[in-house]
Amino acid sequence: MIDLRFPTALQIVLGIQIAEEDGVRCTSQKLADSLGVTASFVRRLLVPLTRDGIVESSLGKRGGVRMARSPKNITLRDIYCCVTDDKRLLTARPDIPCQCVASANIGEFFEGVASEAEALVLDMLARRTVADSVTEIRKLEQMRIGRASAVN
Amino acid sequence: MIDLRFPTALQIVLGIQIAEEDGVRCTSQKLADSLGVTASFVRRLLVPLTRDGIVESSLGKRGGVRMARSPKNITLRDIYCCVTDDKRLLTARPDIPCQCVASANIGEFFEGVASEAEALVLDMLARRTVADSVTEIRKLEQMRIGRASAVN
DNA sequence: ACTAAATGCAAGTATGATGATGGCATTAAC
DNA sequence: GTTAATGCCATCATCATACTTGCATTTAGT
Repeated sequence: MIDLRFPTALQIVLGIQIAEEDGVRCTSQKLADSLGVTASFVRRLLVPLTRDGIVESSLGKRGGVRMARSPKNITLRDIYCCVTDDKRLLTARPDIPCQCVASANIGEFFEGVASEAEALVLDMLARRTVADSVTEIRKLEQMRIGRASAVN
Repeated sequence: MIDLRFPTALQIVLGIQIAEEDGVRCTSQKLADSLGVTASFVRRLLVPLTRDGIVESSLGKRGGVRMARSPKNITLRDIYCCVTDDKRLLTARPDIPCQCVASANIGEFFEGVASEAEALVLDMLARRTVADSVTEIRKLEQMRIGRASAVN
């Protein structure tokens, strides 16, 4: 099964930030609707995001979810690492019997390759902030509106 | 569940190349032993590798598996793409209801991020050939032997 | 011919992380 | 007190991956 935690968390954070900019109160129910899932599911992903100081929430009526710090200071790497725990992008086979030159050293070799791959992706994600991402989303929205009105 | 096809196929190919260099006949059973699985499982991964002209095999007694072309002309990217089909490294959520600015454009936005990540990893894998990898494995083997004898 | 040793392949089982829901106690505004 | 929100736990669902069993086929050697 493919891991959807990162894209889901990303949409949640971007949704919160956009709501904030638009002066709209954001709840887990609204986020859930925009994802097509239940509010409970959203709250589950909100747990690590809150723990890492990315978002924060208030209880009770008129409660909801807000950004916990500036979107300029949150990168996609922060979000990725926050919700995927220690899951590696590439994983070596566990429990390889050390019987030959290949099997005895493949683990160490593969670890090097996997680390390099992961570092490349994480660095790329670290170069994109939530603020940048929202800007890009809004740009895409403008183009979408442009395309839609061109049809008429 | 984590995808082990790439590390498994990698060990298979490196094992075949090492056997070839050492002048030893290689069979799916030997590869299976070095992986701790059945020969049938190895053969299953051999199917795409054969299809892509990376390895080739001969039937019957004294049959076995060989490299189909020079290890200098096979990159880790070739192996990765061969065995992982069209699986993406990062995947967007499917079926997002387009209800707001975020949900309507997140798909396109995420696709850009995912493509960039995948391109980075594939380019890195393309820079490593099977020949290079075997050299590195043998270097690790020397270090391993060095460490082992230093203990005595 | 016969046997041994190999591949090719189809069918099926297992598993476990991920995906997702429901329910309920708690909190806070009005 | 009612309403509307979060926090969190227990649970179910599913599905891609992991792997085995089993057997037909092919080929080499005697």
